[in-house]
Parts: sequence; C-alpha cells; structure tokens
Amino acid sequence: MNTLGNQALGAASSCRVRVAVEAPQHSGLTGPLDYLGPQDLTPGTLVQVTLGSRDVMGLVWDPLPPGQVDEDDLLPESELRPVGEALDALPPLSSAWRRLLDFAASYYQRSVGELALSVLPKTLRELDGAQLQARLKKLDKADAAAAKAAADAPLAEPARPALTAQQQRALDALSAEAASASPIPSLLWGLTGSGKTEIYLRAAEAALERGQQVLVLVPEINLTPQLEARFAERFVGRSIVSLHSGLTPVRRLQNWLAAHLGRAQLVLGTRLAVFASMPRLGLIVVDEEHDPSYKQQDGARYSARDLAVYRGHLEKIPVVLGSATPSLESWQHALGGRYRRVDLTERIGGGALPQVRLFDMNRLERKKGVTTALSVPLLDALRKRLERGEQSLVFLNRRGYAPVLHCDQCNWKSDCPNCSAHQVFHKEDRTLRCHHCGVSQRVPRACPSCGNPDIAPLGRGTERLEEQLAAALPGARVARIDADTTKLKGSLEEQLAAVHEGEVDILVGTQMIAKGHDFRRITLVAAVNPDDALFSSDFRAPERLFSLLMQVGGRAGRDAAQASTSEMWIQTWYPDHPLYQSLGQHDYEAFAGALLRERTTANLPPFAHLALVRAEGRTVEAARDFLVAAERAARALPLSLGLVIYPPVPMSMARVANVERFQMLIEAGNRTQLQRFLREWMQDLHALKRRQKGLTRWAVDVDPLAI
DNA sequence: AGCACGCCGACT
DNA sequence: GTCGGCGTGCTC
Repeated sequence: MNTLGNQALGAASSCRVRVAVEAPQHSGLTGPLDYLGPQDLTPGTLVQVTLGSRDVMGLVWDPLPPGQVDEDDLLPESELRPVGEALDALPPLSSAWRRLLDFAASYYQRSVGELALSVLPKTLRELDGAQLQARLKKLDKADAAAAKAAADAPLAEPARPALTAQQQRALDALSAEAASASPIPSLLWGLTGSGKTEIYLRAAEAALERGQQVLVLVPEINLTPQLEARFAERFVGRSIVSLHSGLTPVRRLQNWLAAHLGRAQLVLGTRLAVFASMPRLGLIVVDEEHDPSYKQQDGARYSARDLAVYRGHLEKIPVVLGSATPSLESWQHALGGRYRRVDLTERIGGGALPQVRLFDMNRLERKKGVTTALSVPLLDALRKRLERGEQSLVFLNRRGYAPVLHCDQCNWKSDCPNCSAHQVFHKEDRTLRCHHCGVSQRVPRACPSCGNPDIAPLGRGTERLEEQLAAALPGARVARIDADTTKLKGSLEEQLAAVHEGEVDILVGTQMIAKGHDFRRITLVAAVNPDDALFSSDFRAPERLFSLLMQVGGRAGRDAAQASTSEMWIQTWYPDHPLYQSLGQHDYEAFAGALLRERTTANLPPFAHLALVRAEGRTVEAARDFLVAAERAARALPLSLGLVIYPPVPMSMARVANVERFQMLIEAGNRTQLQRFLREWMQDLHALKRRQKGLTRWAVDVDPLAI
C-alpha cells in the first residue's frame, strides 16, 4: 500500500484519527480504531486502512471529547498505522448520520464499524478514488440531462384529490408538528382505505416545498413499486429513488449517491433505507409501522421504525408512523403523550368495513374421518357471491396440502430429519417438504415405519383448501396465491392481474395477499382457520393476528357501491374470544387496551424491556453450555433492581437444519438499565465464545419481536 | 470474519 | 525434508 504513505507524509502533520473499520462483531472490537492521518481529515470521510494483514474500508469517526480519553488504553502513536487513500471526492457522511450510527451500534450491541460499513452500498466499499470520481462524473451528466428534459417538458399539474374534513384535520395536525422546533412523532392511526397515503403525499409535498428531502419507509420490497408509482404520479419532475436489497448493486449505489448528494428529493425504501444519507432530510414516513419486517432478523438486529423515530429526534424533524393497527409500543407512546395521535376513522368515498361474521365451529356436526374445512353457511355465502358475479377471498396462512402426514396404525408422523418440525405434504409435486430447512423428498407410498399403506394427511393448507373449494363449488374459478405459486419472478403480478381482470371467482391465499393489493371486486373475505395464533407461545401473536385479519378484511368492500354488502367470515372454535369480539366491532382501541392491561400484569413490552441471547451449536450441550456460562457471568455482574435474568431454555424451534438452538432472556424495567447491563455482559460473552467448542453462532437481540 | 502462525501427519 | 490439515489468537 504505497499510495497511502505518500498522502500521510504530504500533510503538514499526522495525528491520531479514529476510524470505524469493517471489523465484524465477533472480533470483539467495538469502537473505532486509532490510526495516523492528516490533521485535516474530516470525520465522515471514507478511507482505506490496513487491518491486520488486509486492506479494508474505514470511515473517519469523530475524535473522542478530551474528557473521555482513557490514556492507559491508548496505543502509543509510534504503534499506529497510517490511514490510506481517502475517498474525498465523496462529501463526508454528516455528523447527524454518524450520531445515528453511534446510537444504533451501541443500542443493538454491535461495533460501529461493522454497522456503518454494512449499511453503505457494497459497490461503494469496493471503489477506489479514481473509480468513484468517474461514477460521480457520470451521475453529474445524467443529472444534467434529466434536468434539461424536465425543464423542456411542460409541467402538468398533477391531480390532487380533495381532502375530506378528517384528512384536512390530520394534515393540519402534522403541519403543526412540522412547524415545531423539536417535533414529536405523529402516530397516524388510519383504517385501510381511509386515505393515509394521501396524507403522506401532502406532508411530503410540504417538506419538498421547504426544499427538504423526504424518506418513506415501507415494510416490504414488493410494496415499493406501487408506492413509488403513486409518488411519481404526484411529484412530476421531482427526483425519486428507491433503496432496498432487490436493486442491482450499481443501481443501489446510484440511488444511494443521489440521496447522499441531496439530489434525490424523495427516497423510498425498506428498513435498510433508514440509514440512507440525506443531507436535507425534512420528514420521515414509516408506513405500516407495526409490521414485523421493520426488525432486522440477522446481523445487527435493529428496528428501522425505532431508528426512524430516533433519527427524527436527532435531526429535529417530524416522523409520521402510519398504521391501521399500530404496534402496542407506539400506541402506548401515543397514550402517554410522547407521540401525537392523529386519527383517520372514515373510509374514503363512503366505503364501509366489511361486516364481520363469526361462525362457531362447535355448531358443526362432527363426522368421523371427515375434515370439515368449510362450513355450510360459508359455502352458501360463497355461492351467493358466485351467482352475483362478485369475487371472494379465502385466507389460510399455511401453504402446502397438509401440514403433516400421519399413520394411524403406528402413529408415525412426517417429521423432518433435520428440524424439530413436521415435513409438509405438497400434493401438487408429491413431496414432503420442510419449510424450515428446505429438505424435500418424495411422498412415501406406505408408512415408512410399519408399512401401512393408509397414511393420511392431517390438517389443511392452501393446496387442499383450493381443492375442497373447487369440489364444493362446481363451476367456480378458484385460484391460489402463495409462496409456492409465485416462485417465478413476475408471477405474483401476473396472478394478481388475472384477479383484477375478473378471471377468478375465488382467490385462496396466505398472508401474501393481505398487503396493499387493492381488489375492487371482492365482497367476501373468509378466514377459515385463524385460531392457532390465539394460543401461540409468542406473546405478540394475538397482536399480529388482529392486524393480519384487519388487513385481510380491508381487501373487501373497497368499492363503495358494494361496500354495504361486503362481509368478512371467520370460522372459529372460540367465537367469544375477546380478539374476535373486538375485530367484529372493528375496535382496535378496545383490543389494544385489553392487550396493554395484560402486558402490564405480565410485565412485558412496552412496560418492560427485553433482550434475548441466542446460541446455536452442533450439539445441544454446546449451545446450552455457552448460555449456562453466560448466565453465570451475568449473575456475577452488579445487577440493579428490576433486572431479571432468566435461565437458558431451548428455543421453541429447538433444532433447525441440524443446528441446536438455545436462548436466554433478560428483562429490565427501563432501557438505560438494560443497556448498561448488556454493555458489561457483552465483554464476557465475547470471551466465553472463544472457549466454547462446537458453538456455531451466538447473537444478542435487543427488543426481540418474539421470545 | 479473515488471516497468519503453529505444530503434527503423509507425500514428491 | 516440505506441503497442508485446521486449532488458536489477533486485528489500532
């Protein structure tokens, strides 16, 4: 690395520079490392540095305030290595951005370097100075051309629908917040179809007019094109880019640069976009803020929604969190006044929410050996839609034909050889497949254990439901949309188009069809077997079920003319369950209230703060022993009152792909307490890891979604 | 995580 | 003799 020495020597004087380097979490290196660099090296600049024997990308970090420097910990300058080439063609990442990353790294217990570098586009990390300059020049040219084209084209005034009185009030509330010197986040609580997107558009418009950039987060990649189209239509001539993991590397770099250089006025993206560098950021929108996809599930397990709120606080800009069924965390914040609640309770255009009918499955006469997936009244209701030429949607969140094959002579079940789960029977291709590790085999002709030829499917998935519907309703055009029918690229769009074209009478699907798609002609939605989630060990399962059913229900009655006749059927063995009762009234508020009371007594979030340490090993012992040692280390730390350490237990899915998994839970009364404890404990865990043989991985999950 | 260093077995 | 197996430990 010759180029670097020259540059370091060329500067008037070299001094100690802190550089966040791309060292993985497991190195145990947390903070930035010290290097020697020119005095005028601006924090936020990308630099090439040597780490051990290899060259890695680093990011110049802020010097420690003099009071915080621990002289004893400091390596003497003579042992520091010089920084390499600086990519100073790129404007430095801002101080606000660095503070966001400092916070995120420390909150989620990762090294800043690892986090900061991992949220930059891969291509950027691989570029050298000359390549970067070439890229920037190319971008300049493209920009100039686009600007010229925009100037030449007459600006058509986009159609802006008139706001309802309620929307106007909501927008006024958001504007008031935007005008505040340090705004608090707004929780936009709006039913499906109540016009939340229009509010986002108007709020964005106001920010753009102030010359600011706007960041809009959505939970899933497949929701970006839709929203992007909506924004593009409204903001003709403005520069809109998207940021998500589905982009090609070069595209991702281009879009990231456009945001970083302040040229993209709107940035739309999934959770990783919360780290987009935006110098004039003026508004952050988090759509469907309750969605679990905002929580990263590997690497640094951050919550993009929570970081969006923190970022808004840092930059003193408004944050809008939108949802029909807010997370209990956000709801509680709104109740406590930390967020401003803004309500949209009416559907646009006079549409009504479907009437909810709870069908009590206990009323079915039970015939031996007959699986009654579909009740007679539901079939009648479906038949009625069929006769009227209306569409129905039947929702079952379980793909495949049947979740398990069973031999009733010897009690054999189609267990997965690698996981603590059943292999699912897929009739279409005659396979048994594990949905966790992917292992697949042909369906056996007879019981592999006792030879009984009469092995039978137990329970039902979407494949079987499709079959049963077709048999029960001759002549109906039944279609199925789930992960199996949409494996090919573009096939989801294709199948949705067929539904829109009216080529389908009854659509069977998993939660895939719950989100975003605006089916105009559906007047009946049925959930045939939603009960499982009521008794899940996951304490957030009811919240998710409510939200999912609300969302699925929202697919019906979008067309005002048919809204009055639209229905949502729920087949349940527990029609009196409070969740269904609240759902029947479309009463999220009552439901949230009841859940919050439960959470208070059970001391669960949002009233407690949790962290989970997970360990994976080749053997049960390896995974368990690591956590046993971790527990011992934890108890040796000075523990403050209210901090609870739970003993290690196997995860609910104890084995996946032949990996044994254990976890242990930490519960704290408040965030600071949890943070302080974790910071200490992490040191121990890094040390323990090195001594634990057979341990494949371990990770800490702060604010875990499921425990 | 990489990557080097190091200390033992089977090859040209 | 030395090529290479992957256990151990470090990276400013």
